[in-house]
Parts: sequence; structure tokens; C-alpha cells
Amino acid sequence: MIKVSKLSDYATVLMTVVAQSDGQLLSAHDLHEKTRIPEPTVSKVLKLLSKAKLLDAHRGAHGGYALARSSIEITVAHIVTAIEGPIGLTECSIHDECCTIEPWCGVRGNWRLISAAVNNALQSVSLQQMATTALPAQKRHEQTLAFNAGHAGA
Amino acid sequence: MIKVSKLSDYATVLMTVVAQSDGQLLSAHDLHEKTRIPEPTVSKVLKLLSKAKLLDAHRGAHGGYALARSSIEITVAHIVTAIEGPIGLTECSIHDECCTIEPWCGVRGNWRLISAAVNNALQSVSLQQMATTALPAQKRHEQTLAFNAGHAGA
DNA sequence: ACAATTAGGACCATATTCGTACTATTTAAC
DNA sequence: GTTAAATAGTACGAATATGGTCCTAATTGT
Repeated sequence: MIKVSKLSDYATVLMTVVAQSDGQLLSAHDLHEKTRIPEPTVSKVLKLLSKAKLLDAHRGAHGGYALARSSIEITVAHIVTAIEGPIGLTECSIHDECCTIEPWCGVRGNWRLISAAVNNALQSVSLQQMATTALPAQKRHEQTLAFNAGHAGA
Repeated sequence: MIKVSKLSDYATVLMTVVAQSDGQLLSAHDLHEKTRIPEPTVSKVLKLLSKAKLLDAHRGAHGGYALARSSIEITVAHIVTAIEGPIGLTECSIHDECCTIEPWCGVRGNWRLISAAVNNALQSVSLQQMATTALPAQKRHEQTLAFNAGHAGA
């Protein structure tokens, strides 16, 4: 199975919750309580998201995290990249270093193109869309709901 | 980095070579020589591809493998699925079993949609396209070259 | 000053992946 | 019929990646 790491998955959950908090600061502890993700792990993920400038961190008493940009401008691709680094399906899609079979390999160019297509798929979903469809129904209908239209054709 | 396993990568290389052999049987040993992938590993991958009915296996002396279907009908998605099982970016995209945070998780539906989009990207590239663009230039121009047009918009 | 909070590492247990090896089965050629 | 060449299936070990935890330092509101 092609998969994103568990940490990336957690990251989307956490970002979604932050996006739903209307700019209020949420600490690692708060987010642990809301998501039940183990607290040290929450902390680790938040640090990575902050380092990638997707979250603003506020230290000290009553500190916490908030979105660094509007949820419309943040995509799933940003989140995954923050945790795992550049998106590519094979090593050679990202680095030029040859693998051991490189001189006999004719498919490298193809993998680069496929990786780009996957990247597009992830870029086509914004955090706002994630946060909206993750909301209970009564809140959801108040917001734009272009999710399916947005990426069904990808 | 989101990635397919090395074995899946090998599988695309091997399938590409088989596709370029005009229906002639190729043994695991032949393919090892053409690709420099370690022979036991070649053998393992071929078994998986055969089990998935992407290759026909012929046992016995002068046996080997050939495509089970036309290279137009085989996609990268088929190959990756043969090696790694169903394509999904998170566990919950494929299985309904809840993960530990399931009751607090609002993003599962979104991951299913994103996984479907990625799946589409992989389905949009046929083995024929891989094999064609992987060929040396003089052979390549004799064949259809719709690769870029085929998935650039995905 | 103190308490609450993030920053940045280091660390370990576990799971996964990759490559290999072994045995059984099938089939063509002689 | 015997032999050689090939795949089928399974099991296994080493290397690697991942997930989760913990510790110390730095920052900031009360």
C-alpha cells in the first residue's frame, strides 16, 4: 500500500482541529485532549508543523499554536511535506543520485511525472476543505463545500 | 516522503522490459541480466506479478514470463497493487477497522477521497506509455507517444 | 521568582522491508 | 524415462524506518 506515515495522518487531524478553533491558541495538551493522540507525539508533530511555518508557536504560560496562514492557503500537500519532506514516489523522483540499477533503468522519467500527478492531487485539497467536511453537519452547511468538485477529476 | 516500495519500483522496471520483448518469454535470469536487479529479488517480484495475473508464467525448460494482457490494458496502478495491495494513503482509507483515535477523527472521509485521486493518477499511466518513453530515441519515435498528454492534467 | 509552555535533541522498541535460501513442482529435450 | 531448466511457495535474517518517549534548554505570562 502506498501510504503516508502515521505522523502525517496525525498532522492532518491536528491541523484540522486548529483550523476549527477560530484563531484561539491551542497547546499540545489541549490538542491531545481533543484528539486522544498521545501527548508527546502531538508535541513532536506540532514542532514539525511549526518549523515548516504552517503553525505559529507562542511560548510561555498560556502559549500554544495557531495557524500561520489562512486555511484556504494550506493544502494537504503542505502538511505532508512538512512531516515527510518532498513528495515523490521513488528516491530517483527527488534525488539525482543513481540507484544501483540506474544505468539500466528506463522508467525514472515516468516516475517523476507520476509523482507530480500525485503531488497535484494532494495540492488540490485545502485545509479549509478538510476542516469543513470534518465538521458536524449543522456547522458544515454554513461553509463552502466544494470538496468533491475540487478534486474529483484529478 | 510518500513512496512506493523498492519492490514496486522494480516491478515497473521489469514489466517495462517484458513489454518491450514482443511476447518472447523471458526468464528470471534473463531479466536479471537486463536490469541488474539481484536475481532472487527479480524472481520474487515476478512471482507476485504472475499471481496477480499481470504476467503469464511458463514453467519448465525454456520457460519464462510474458505479459498476460496487452500493455495498453495494464496500468501503473495494477503493478503497484500487485506488489503492495490496495492503494490507500492511510489504513482507514482501505479498512473500516478504527484506529485508536477513530472516535475523535473527522478526516477519514477526506483521506478516502484523496486516496481515490492518487489512485486515478496511477491508473492514468499505462504500461505501454512507460515502455514507450523508456525506449531509446530511435525506437521511441516509431510508437505512439501520448504520455504527457495522457496525465499532465491529473 | 515561578509555572506553563515550546524547541531541539537523543534514544529505544517495534514493525516493515529487502534480499536470500530452501524445497517442491512442472515441463521440454534428449 | 531421465535430466536439466525453470517457476511456486514458504520461511528466514539483517538492515532500515517508524513511532513513541524522555530530557534539557529557552521563553514568557502571572
